[in-house]
Amino acid sequence: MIRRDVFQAIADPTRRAILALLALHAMTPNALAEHFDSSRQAISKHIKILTECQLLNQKQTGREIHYHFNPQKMKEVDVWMEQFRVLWEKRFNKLDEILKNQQNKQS
Amino acid sequence: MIRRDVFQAIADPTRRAILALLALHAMTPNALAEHFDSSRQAISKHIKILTECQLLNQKQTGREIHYHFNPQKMKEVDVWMEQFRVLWEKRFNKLDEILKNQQNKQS
DNA sequence: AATTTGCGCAACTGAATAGTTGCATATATA
DNA sequence: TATATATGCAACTATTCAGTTGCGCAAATT
Repeated sequence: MIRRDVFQAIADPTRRAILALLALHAMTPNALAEHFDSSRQAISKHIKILTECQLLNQKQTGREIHYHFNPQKMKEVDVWMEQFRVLWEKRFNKLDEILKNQQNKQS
Repeated sequence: MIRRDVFQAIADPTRRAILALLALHAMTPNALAEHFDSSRQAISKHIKILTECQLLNQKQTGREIHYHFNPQKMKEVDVWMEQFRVLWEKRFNKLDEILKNQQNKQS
């Protein structure tokens, strides 16, 4: 439990599923666990990891804790992706050109 | 060595650095290893993982193997992020509205 | 007041991971 | 042909990770 960054957090498929659920609306650990086969404690561990890297915020009401998704933190991944986005856009344009040239040949 | 998906691949900081370098131009394992403190074999292991999940393609010329970055595979991460993008855009718009309202009050 | 419910923490286990070292193979170079 | 270079593969190690089980505590319910 030393590495604690967003990329490490979203590497696990269960955690990605948790994030997708919480992006729709905040939930308690128990409510979340009902969506999965693993135990409540396993889900709670994932929640802990997601909270420690600030992908989740908690809001306590009584004995229930509602976990909220924090979009700003997820944006860090998006920012990192920026350097690659230009590449697949470039490739798409290249494909686009090829298709246009083929159309020109046919017509 | 069972899990082999893009999210798992980009979880490691060294592999992210490798991807960033190869996005600029293709390189051989030796050339890549010169950019890092770890051994050539360690880098080769990362390359293997990245290749197995198709983030890299290899092109052999003689005894050298040049590894190329595959943007299309990285796009999978971008597609997954799409479901969250709307959330931070929404938050930004909300902030935008607040700022506009404050301006209206001042004028 | 006694019990149930929601939750986190600690200890443990088996599997996966990143790294090292040593070795084998094929291509260049002397 | 002998040597140097580029690379991948296998074995081993220490660390990390996901999951389980058991426990304790505080808030709700009876």
